[in-house]
Amino acid sequence: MKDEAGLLRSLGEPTRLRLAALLAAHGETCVCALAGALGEADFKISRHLGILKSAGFVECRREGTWMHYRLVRPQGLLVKFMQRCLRECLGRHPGIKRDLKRLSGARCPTKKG
Amino acid sequence: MKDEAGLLRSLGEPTRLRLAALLAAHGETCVCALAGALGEADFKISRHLGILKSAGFVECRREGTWMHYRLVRPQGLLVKFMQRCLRECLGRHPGIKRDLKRLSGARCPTKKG
DNA sequence: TGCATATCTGCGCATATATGCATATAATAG
DNA sequence: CTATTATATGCATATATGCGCAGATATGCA
Repeated sequence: MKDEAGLLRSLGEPTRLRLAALLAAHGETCVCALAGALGEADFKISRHLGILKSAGFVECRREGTWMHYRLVRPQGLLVKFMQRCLRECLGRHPGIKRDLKRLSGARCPTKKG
Repeated sequence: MKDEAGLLRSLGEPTRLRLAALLAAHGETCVCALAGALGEADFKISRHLGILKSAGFVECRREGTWMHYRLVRPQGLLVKFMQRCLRECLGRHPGIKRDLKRLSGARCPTKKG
């Protein structure tokens, strides 16, 4: 019960919910792109991603200097459910759509490709 | 975004998650029965139900001295989704099943019928 | 009116959480 | 090695949250 509540609590904060929804819609993304899309400081985004990671909702992969975050491959029913929720409920949200638009427009300053 | 996060945050606490899951599985229930099922003080249950109500997730109806709480008829996509989540993900949870068992065994002390 | 039951709320306290800043770590390029 | 970029973390502070207790409110009944 505590784990389940902890998972929901981790999503129960606007910045983290936006982040999770972006990852659900856009797939693996690096911190600086997420920070650009949300218009928030890098260290703030990094903190919140860390919290989502501790909750077991996202995982990360290093590629050079960049850290790429993505939703975990769901092992439990609740995680799977909430990932679907992000796509089906939050994907249409105006705020999320705006974030997504800024995300696709943004490029990591020094990244190649 | 703030409303959505607030809804998830309201469910992101063990006692409230248990309460919501009980209401999802058992339907309308009065405070004292819920308090009995969870083995917690009445005032604590009342507080948490109030928080779920402020979040727009439950509503209540007075019947004499008793206050009956139930899940709202979902108007938004997220609320509907989370109600389904309670039934499909939490309904099988051992802790919730235990609460449910105690709920069906409990009777409000002075209630008729 | 007076009392009992059910529920709610104000208060104080302890803990948790979010934030901004500065700084630390990690990786890469030169 | 040094500098630069990307990301993470320690710290201080402000705010929020959960808890227990006492007391308030609401309803019903004699």
